[in-house]
Order: sequence, then C-alpha cells, then structure tokens
Amino acid sequence: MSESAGALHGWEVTPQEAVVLQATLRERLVLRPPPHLRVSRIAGADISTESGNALGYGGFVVLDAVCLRPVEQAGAAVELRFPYVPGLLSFRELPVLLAAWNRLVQKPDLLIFDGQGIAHPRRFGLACHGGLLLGVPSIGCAKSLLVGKVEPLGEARGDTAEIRHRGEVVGMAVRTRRGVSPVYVSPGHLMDLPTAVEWVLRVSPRYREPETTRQAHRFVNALRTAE
DNA sequence: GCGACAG
DNA sequence: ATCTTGTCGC
Repeated sequence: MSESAGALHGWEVTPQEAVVLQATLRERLVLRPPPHLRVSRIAGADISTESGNALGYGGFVVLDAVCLRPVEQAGAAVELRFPYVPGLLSFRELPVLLAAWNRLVQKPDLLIFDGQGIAHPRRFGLACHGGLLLGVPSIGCAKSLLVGKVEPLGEARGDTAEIRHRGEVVGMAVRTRRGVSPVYVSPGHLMDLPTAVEWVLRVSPRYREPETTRQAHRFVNALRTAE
C-alpha cells in the first residue's frame, strides 16, 4: 500500500518540534530526479494571507509543460495556525496547500514552490517538505536568500552563480531576465541542481519569476479578494 | 552578545 | 506575506 499524500506527520506542532521533525524528514529526501523523468504537467503553489493573519488562501495552478497554458487550478482556505518563522515556512504554508492539493484532479509531474529547497539552514526548505509530502519531484525558486552567499553573476538571461553555505553548494542564483535581480533555485525532492535550474529557465521565458509562480500568485490572490 | 532572517 | 502613493520606464 502506498502512503497517501500528507500523512507524514501532524501539523499541531511547536516551532521547537518542527525543527526536530525537519532533521528527521530530511533523511528521506532524494536529491536526484527519477531515471526517466517525463514532465507533461508542471504546477506552481502559493498562498495569500489577510493582513491580520487568520485565514490563508492556498492553491495550485497546473500548466501544460510545453505551452505553459493552465490546464487546472485548485484552491482552499484554511486557518493559519503556525507563525511565520524563518526556516519553518513549510509548517505555515503546507496545511493549506495540502487541502488545495486534495481538490486537484490532474496532478502535476513537477512542482515549483515559492521558497527554498535545500538552500536552507537544515537543508529542508518548503520545496523539500512539499515534494516529500506530496510524493512529487519539486524545485524551490525563491526571490531572496535565506542562507548562503553568492558571487556576482553575469547580466545575461541564463547566467548563474553558486549559492554556497557552510562549504556546500546548496543552490544557484539564476538570471531569468536581463536587467533584473536573479531568483534563487535549489532542489526540493526527487531533484538535482542542474535539472532544477534547467526547468526554472524553461518556465521563465519572459518574466523574472516562473510562469507557475506568477499564475499561482494571481490565482490565490484572486481567491482571497473574492471572499 | 550581535546581526540575519524564504513568505 | 500584506499595508500603501507616487514614480520611472517601455
């Protein structure tokens, strides 16, 4: 019997317990893609919150991996019970994303999260946790760094520079568009760095951020505004 | 002890 | 992330 998505652990945890969980869960990460990864559908995930907190609106937008056109979207609204703590973002966002995931019919072959993968203090960022939880290859693509240092990178689209942290290469700064600041890419689950960079560039043909992230952001923001 | 700190 | 006004550039 295969484990159903979301059955890794409960969400009623304290920040201290979350840190312990991360150390345990990271041992189950697979940092290489499946032998013959075929991606026909790729999805972005994001959440949108109210100013005071309370409800979080989360969702996925699934795109055709070739034309980048949306094929399905699913969302959910759940009370956010875990605070925003740098390094523990997944414990805040994944409960609502899991609810949205369960409403999704056409599951994607690859997921891109708005946050870090292994470029994380304990090598277990949002994309790692999300990919492991859902059992899908995943990539972290963040707008800013959580940990690590990067040397200046070239100005051309496609230029990269390693993200180094404690002597390890944990990700890559990637210029997806000339004249704008780079995005920070790192593997989540069932993924490696070269493949992650390749996909981020492929789904970011025009704007700084991947089309998956842009569409997911628009979708969940519309969800919140409509309520 | 002092900064840094995904979204 | 969200709250907010104007401003710069294609």
